[in-house]
Amino acid sequence: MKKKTTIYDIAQELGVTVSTVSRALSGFPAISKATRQAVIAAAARLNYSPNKLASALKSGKTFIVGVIVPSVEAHFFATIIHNIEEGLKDSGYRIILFQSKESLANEIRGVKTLLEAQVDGILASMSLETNDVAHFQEIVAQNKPLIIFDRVNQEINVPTITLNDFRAGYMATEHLIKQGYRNIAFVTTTHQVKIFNDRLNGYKEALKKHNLKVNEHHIILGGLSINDGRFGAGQLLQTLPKPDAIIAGDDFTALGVIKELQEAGEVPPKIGVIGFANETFSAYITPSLSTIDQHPSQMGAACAEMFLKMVSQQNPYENIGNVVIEPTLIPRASTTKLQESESLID
Amino acid sequence: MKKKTTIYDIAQELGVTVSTVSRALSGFPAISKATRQAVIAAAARLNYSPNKLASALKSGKTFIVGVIVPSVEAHFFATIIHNIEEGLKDSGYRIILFQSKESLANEIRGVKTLLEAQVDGILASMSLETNDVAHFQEIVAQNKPLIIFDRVNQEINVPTITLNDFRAGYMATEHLIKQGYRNIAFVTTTHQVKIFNDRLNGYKEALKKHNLKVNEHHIILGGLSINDGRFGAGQLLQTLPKPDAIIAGDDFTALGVIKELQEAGEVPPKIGVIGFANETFSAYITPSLSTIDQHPSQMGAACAEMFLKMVSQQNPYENIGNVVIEPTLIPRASTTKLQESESLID
DNA sequence: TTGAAAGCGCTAACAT
DNA sequence: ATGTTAGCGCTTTCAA
Repeated sequence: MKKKTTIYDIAQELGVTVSTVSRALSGFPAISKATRQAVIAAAARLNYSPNKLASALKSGKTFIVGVIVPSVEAHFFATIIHNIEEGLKDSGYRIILFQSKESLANEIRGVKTLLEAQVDGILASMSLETNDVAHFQEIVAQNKPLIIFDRVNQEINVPTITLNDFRAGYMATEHLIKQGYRNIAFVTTTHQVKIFNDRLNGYKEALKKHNLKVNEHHIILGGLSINDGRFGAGQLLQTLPKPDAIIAGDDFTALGVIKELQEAGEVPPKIGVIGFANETFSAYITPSLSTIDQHPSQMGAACAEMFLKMVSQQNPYENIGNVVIEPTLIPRASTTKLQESESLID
Repeated sequence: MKKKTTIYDIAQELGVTVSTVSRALSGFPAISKATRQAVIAAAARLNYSPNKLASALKSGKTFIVGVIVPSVEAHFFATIIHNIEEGLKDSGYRIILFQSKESLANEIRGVKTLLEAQVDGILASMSLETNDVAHFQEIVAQNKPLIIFDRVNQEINVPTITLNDFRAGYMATEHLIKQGYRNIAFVTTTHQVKIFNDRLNGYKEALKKHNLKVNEHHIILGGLSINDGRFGAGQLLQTLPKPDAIIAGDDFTALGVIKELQEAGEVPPKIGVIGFANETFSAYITPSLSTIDQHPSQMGAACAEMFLKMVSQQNPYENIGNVVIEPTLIPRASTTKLQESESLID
């Protein structure tokens, strides 16, 4: 029970050599049917389990791909991960997950650990702290596929899969304007990750397009969390002119915003609130939360597909473009002001 | 750039042998300070990154532990995982995550994959489908540490870390009774995992203790999800006598219950609702959700500690007991009926 | 303190 | 269709 069965044990059992066993087990064609079956039977009998480490050491392929995300807890990332797994499993690839917890140091440690584990490639979404990409360049230097999704950075020249975040910001803002809101604030994050800037730019553009002024006091730059939402909303309630709608950087932040507004007696949709990411709970809270769907399942599937394309080429980075996914608006009760606004206009 | 640096390259560079390099790098004591520093400098210069695969193949230790959970998305499991990571990282262990997605087939595949990857041990929480534990026995047969946490099964004889789920069920029920609720229903899952039975037994025991009858029609056995909650609450609203409080198997299910009640005009705490697990959103929905805290951080820390104890022994299963963690009640608005109930009594 | 050498379990030329 | 053999990169005895 202590010693594990190896292909040597099977070979000995059957009076053949290890190469025969290896071939039989790996589906090599030029093997007699009888031998193959005997090997498979013996393997089962001896309770053989292959040592992928040895196989990987020899072949140089582990069939493991590393995935680095800020946190697995967000529905958005959980869905992406699930779809990456689905997209890769038929090709025999497995995933090993690493959470950066929004810390650059963790992210660096993650890349190092994954490379030492000899993964065949890495799919990553950056932490909010990431302002330097040297650790990612190491993956490229080893000529292994690296794909950055969602949270990308302009400085790194690898294939990316992103949402059209400018459009997402524009869409959220325009939706609020169409609902009759005029003083629209934005609670988002200060960090350097491109997507947050893009959304902010989309927001500004939509305001301009509709002849509304951008008020810098209505842009709160902090973190993204329930507490950051509470804090941001608290600040905005003291700002003049008081906003009549708030865009939150994600649904968790939006949840905090709503809570703060409720405690202040400004229950949405009196002040409109919209988030990003369509978390599991968003449809079920009260009021139900309007949000921008970022289509994480599409994003995960695109990651898997691109990875498979890259490993199939001898130069992974040849002829690989970027993928941009279009966001969708999900309007719900937290921004449904139309009736009221119309009656006001009457 | 194509070929990776190995300890052979470093050895050649310095005119020493690979054994010296290996010793210098691994902190072997009997090495001259000068040699060690030269090796470390050369390693840095040549951009050396160790191949853990080779090291693991030789030493038989990968320093990777496999963690199998139903889903990473629940705050409960995410917190456990985080605390396992924290508890193990100083000892050099890394985690590889596997999600069963509540499917037995996935769980079996997970164990197989992890064992083939030669993990040093496995920490697992069972899927709702798991009614057979043969796949777990294989880990024990290899004399590798296996720890089952939270979702355990009576048939398997390995160390466990669990919540006192009987107490949790009892506590939730007694809280509702004390708030003045008398017809308390339970929306939970039909599956064979022990903890759900324990909670149900705690519920029944609390009812008996307070001279309330157990009404089998008030026990809805389905799945655990927002939709299962909606469905369960819908059924209960048509049951006579109509329940005045509902215990939900987890906070997601409770969210569905609340939504259904709201649409039926029975907004909690008019009908009281309590969940399990204290999800991130639970404090922030309206009404805020009463719940049972299962102390996942304690549970994760206990997992890590137990694993380290097991690997430190030549027989991992010697002198290892079980850990039981006590739940805590978190009362919130969804069950705060006291004032109303008192005024009724007046 | 350092070197020489065997081998972890498997794969893949190269033979036959 | 099967056998022989040389490693993959590292650790670790044994020897010096």
